[in-house]
Amino acid sequence: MDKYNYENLNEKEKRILDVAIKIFSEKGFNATSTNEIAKKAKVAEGTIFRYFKTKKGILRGIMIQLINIFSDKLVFSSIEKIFKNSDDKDLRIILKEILVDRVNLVDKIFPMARIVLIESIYQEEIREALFENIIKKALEMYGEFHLEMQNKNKIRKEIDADVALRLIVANIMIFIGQRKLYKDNFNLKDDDIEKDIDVIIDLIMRGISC
Amino acid sequence: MDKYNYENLNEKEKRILDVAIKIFSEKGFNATSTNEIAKKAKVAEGTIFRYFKTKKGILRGIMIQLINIFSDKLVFSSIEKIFKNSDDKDLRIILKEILVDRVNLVDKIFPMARIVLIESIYQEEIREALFENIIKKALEMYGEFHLEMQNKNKIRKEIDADVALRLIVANIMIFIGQRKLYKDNFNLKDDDIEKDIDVIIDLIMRGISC
DNA sequence: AATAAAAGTGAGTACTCACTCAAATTCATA
DNA sequence: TATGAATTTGAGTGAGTACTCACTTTTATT
Repeated sequence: MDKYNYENLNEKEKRILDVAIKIFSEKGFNATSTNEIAKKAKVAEGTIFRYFKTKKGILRGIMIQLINIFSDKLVFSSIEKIFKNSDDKDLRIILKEILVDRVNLVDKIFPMARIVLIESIYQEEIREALFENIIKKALEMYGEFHLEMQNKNKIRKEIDADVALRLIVANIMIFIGQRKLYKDNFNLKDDDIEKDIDVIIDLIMRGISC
Repeated sequence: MDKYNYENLNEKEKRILDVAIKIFSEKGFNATSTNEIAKKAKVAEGTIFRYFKTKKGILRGIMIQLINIFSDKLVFSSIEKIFKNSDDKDLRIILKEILVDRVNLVDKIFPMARIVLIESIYQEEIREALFENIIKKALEMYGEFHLEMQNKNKIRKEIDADVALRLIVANIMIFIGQRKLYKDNFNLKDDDIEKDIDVIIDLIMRGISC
């Protein structure tokens, strides 16, 4: 498994992946040619197929990176830390920490996430991997926290964990999507983000808290 | 403008559009060949290019149909009716009517909406059309209702219309997306829909109502 | 029935695509 | 430094692409 870690990839493999992530997310998987990836990554087209047997193999490589990010240090552990230290914090503050953390993160991994989300619509293999390795884990992890919060009478007993998580995820996703795609139309400014997050938290909180 | 109405299209044009909607939504725009569309629609490939000058023209045709649906009778007018008759109804009931209406509708137009949403990510032209003709109109229409409801002290004064609409749309979208893509994983049954909608309404209501 | 216009066809065109492979280059080891 | 192995290269390949156009068929008009 370790060899799938970004750090353990060699120079050219990294470059191919990075360039592929950029172009796939900008133009879409099918609209991107391996020739373009090769040129932008400054490798021969053959080199791509040495490392990733097929074009779909590049997509698989991106998926693996995304799963690694979500599995490892960056995501779940930071959230776990927030959860674990949450004994006496207000639920509102915990949520804010997670959201700020999550927004920064998703913003960083937005290109990868976009590719995987869209291709998961068309490709069973990607959809399956997304569900098994990211959604399922998120549900398990959040489930624990949810239960804990319910026992502390901070979240309503009648709200299911998956419903609550869906509410949170939906809000984060549309929030980010709106900022990425319709920044100009809604004339959103970057320094409104904090305020915007507060509004989202407020809506979520009213929805799920006691 | 009338000639863009689905009813006014001729037999073959309809068939091409219908088939294109089906295949585009299943495999994606770029993964679909005009040859396949021609075969499934039982027309010659040349016929496609007679009606839609380019492949992108087919996409444009789909966009126009979607805009028509959203502009005309089916969508806004049904919602308008709900709004107009809403004088003494509970906000909760109004929302439910809209959501049931909306879910049925989105379910019906899901393939078109999926194509347009995804291509709007990559193509400025589609994104612009989506914003100008659907999002903007939805905002205007909802804005009126929102204000009315605020004046009747049914929606909190500090909630902006676009934030509320975003909350509603996000919830509908993830709700439908989940059912379409992860039906089996979450073992969701069709007869749970009503109950599920009630939960969503409850969350939204707690978020925005006084 | 004759004629013209409109609609429809599908083989052909120029081009792009993912992928291959023989040869060139780089690297490791003695 | 010589030798063999591993890596990298990019021209080449065949399948497939969006789109065209000379032609045929259908429809409307007289």
